[in-house]
This record gives sequence, structure tokens and C-alpha cells, in this order.
Amino acid sequence: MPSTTTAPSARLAGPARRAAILAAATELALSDGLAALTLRRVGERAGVASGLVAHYVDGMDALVAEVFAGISARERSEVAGVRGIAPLVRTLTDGTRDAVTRVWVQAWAESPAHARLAAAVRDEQAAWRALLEDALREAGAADAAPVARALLGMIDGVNAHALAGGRDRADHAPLLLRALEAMLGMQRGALDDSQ
Amino acid sequence: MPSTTTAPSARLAGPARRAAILAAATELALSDGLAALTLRRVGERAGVASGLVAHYVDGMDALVAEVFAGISARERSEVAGVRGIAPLVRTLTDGTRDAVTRVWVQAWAESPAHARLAAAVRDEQAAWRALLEDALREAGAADAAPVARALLGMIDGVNAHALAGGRDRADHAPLLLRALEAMLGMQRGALDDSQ
DNA sequence: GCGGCAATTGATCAACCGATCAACTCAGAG
DNA sequence: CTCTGAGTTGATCGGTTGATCAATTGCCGC
Repeated sequence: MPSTTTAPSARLAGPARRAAILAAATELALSDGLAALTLRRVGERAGVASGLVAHYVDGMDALVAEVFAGISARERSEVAGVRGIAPLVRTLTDGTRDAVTRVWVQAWAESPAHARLAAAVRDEQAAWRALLEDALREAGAADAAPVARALLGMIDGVNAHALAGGRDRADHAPLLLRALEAMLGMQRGALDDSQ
Repeated sequence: MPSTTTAPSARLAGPARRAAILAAATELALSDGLAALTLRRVGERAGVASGLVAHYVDGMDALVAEVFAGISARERSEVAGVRGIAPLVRTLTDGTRDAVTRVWVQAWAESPAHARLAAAVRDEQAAWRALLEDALREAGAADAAPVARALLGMIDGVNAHALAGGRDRADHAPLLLRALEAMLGMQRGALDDSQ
């Protein structure tokens, strides 16, 4: 079996190789962080010379932005099947997506220095806000836009804190749902579908 | 007048020089980010050779952790004078502390790779949680601990999103206060002291 | 005034970074 | 079967980083 590096891959057609490199970079970002995306380490992970990575990418900044956007978009599509705002909040705070949260936090941190990454962050943030906004409207919320914005920040913040907090990962979903009811002007328990 | 670098400082006693270097590093972190803390750039800012910075510090990781802890502790003491949970929430989300938020986000991002920084982040998070917990208890909240934890995450998350969002910085304080009332089981408007 | 010692310098090292490019290799068209 | 062009390599360059340390400087006690 190969170690961490993929088996010495055969020659691939251009687009296929590019896809393989992107996949390797995505794995690497999820396991070792966005900062681990260097020409040499991505090449090693993909079983390819560093020069080939550079050949298929318009600079490392562009690769980082593309990898981030891909990770966020994939998570968005994974979550698109969840019906109802309450299950959505529960899913997004159940602690099974720490690797993705880490990537988000690193993207925020590097945004001031990397314009392309910053643009990708803005786009993905807007897409997530739209996703939450739709779910809120379906739940009968008026004026869903500002609440969606606040809710998204809350979810990400609570996840980021849990990431750094270590052992004591608390279950924030019930508190978040009560908070959400209040922000929407709903009765307490209106979003509680747990029983 | 000196440019960005401090005037060619005279010879200082050990502890004084160390303090000066720490101050320069703190300025640098707030203006250019934690990642800007290199031996050479800190030295330049302090008007001192890079070797001297290394001489007064137990490795750059330790300096980064110390600078972060200092920035967070200073902000905590600045805010300690604010009485009441509602003014506290408003103060922490008024957008005047973006530089500090940036440092927090960068600390989260680098924590997985830097043990000392990670420990400092945990400590500061605990201190902030305790601060909020006290304020909540004063406002008559029972079971303040989990709510303090969630509220802290919400504040940081909302601030981080505002940081990345660019132009459209929203005023989240009213929504946060309504959410907080609900999490505490209080009546709507119970925390509204705006008039 | 003068020695001694702490403060300070800045060159140096190895490691890593992104980017470049001449040279090599192989699959598939003719 | 050959030959062309796309895929691929890996050495190389200039730059930045943290760390080290011999050499220098200047203050302070005597």
C-alpha cells in the first residue's frame, strides 16, 4: 500500500490531472489546513512533481481560493437535503464538521492578505446566508435576511469556539433554536420538532 | 521624525527592552496580523536588530502566544468598566474592535499548529466566558454558564463574519439581545435598557 | 578615569517557499 | 513503425524565515 503519497500515477489527460491535483489539495487542506497547500506538499500528496502542480494552477493563491470554495460548496450541497430549519441548525452544530470549520477559520484569517481568497469567502458566505434565508422563510419567518445573517455568524462562532475549547464541547443546538425563535418573533418552542 | 521604525533607541536595561519589544510586537500584530510577527519585522518596528528580539524571547511561538494573550487581556480590562449585560453586548459588537477580532481569528487558525498559542486561546476564552457569566448573573440569570459560552461564540462569530463581509456591516446588537433574553428564559425586552 | 560585564549588532546557516524552464518520456495519429 | 506534441520531471533561482553566535559597544561601579 502507498504511504501518504498516492501510487505513482500513470500519465493522465490534462483536465483529469488537474482534477486529481485539486482533489489531493482538498484532502490536504482538510487534514493539515489551508497553510499546508504548498507546491511541494500538494505534489507529494498527488504523487506528482512540484512543477506539475504549478503547471496546472494559476499561482498558489488561486489554488487556495479554489480549494476553499470547493470545500464550502461541497458541504453546502451535503446539507441541502436537510429539510427544516431546526434539523439544519442541529446538523451544522453537531461537531462532525470540525475539519471544515477549521478551513473556514483559516480562510477568514488569511483573507486580509489574499484578495482572491477573500472574494471566495464573501461569495460562500453569501451562498450560505441565502440557504439559511430560504429555510427560514419556509418556516414562516418574515424579514428573514438579517436573522439569517446573524444566525450564520452564531453557528460559525459557536463551532469555532468549540474547536479551540478542546474537551468541553457543549451541545449548543437547543440554545441556538431558542435564540432563533426569539429573533424571529416566534413563540417559544415553535421550532422545537424534537419530539 | 522617524518613519515607521522607532527612533534609534538608547541602551535599555533588560526588562525594559523586553517590554519595548513586546509593545512593538503588539502594535505590529494589531496592524498587520499575527503572521507579521517575524524576528526581523518586530526588530525593525522596535528599532532594534533581529538578534536582540530573539535574545529576549523564548522562540517566536512563545512571542506570538504572549502577544495574543496580552491583546485579549487588555481588551478584557477595557471592557471591565462596562456595567450591565446589554451595554456589554452592544460594546462588543459595535465594530470598533475589528483589529482585535482579526487577531482572535488568526489565533484560532494557527492554534492547531502552535501548542502554546492554543493554550493561550483556551485560557482567554475561559476568562471571557467568566466575565460574561458574571454579567449574566448580575442581570438575574440562573444557569448562566452554558448561555455565557454560547453568547461568547455568537459575538465572536458575528464579528468575524462582519470582518469578512466587507461593506454590509449590520447592527447585530438588537438581535443578539433578543436571542439572549430567550436563552435565559426572560421576557422579551427584559434586557432592553436603550431608553 | 577605567575596567568589566550586560546589552546589542549583524552576518551566517539550514530549511522552506513560489516560480521557472530546459530536458525527458510516452501515447496516439498518420 | 515513426514522429510529433502533450504530459511530466526535477534542478535551479531569488526570497523569507527562525535561530545562532562571535564581535562590538557603552553604561555603571569602583
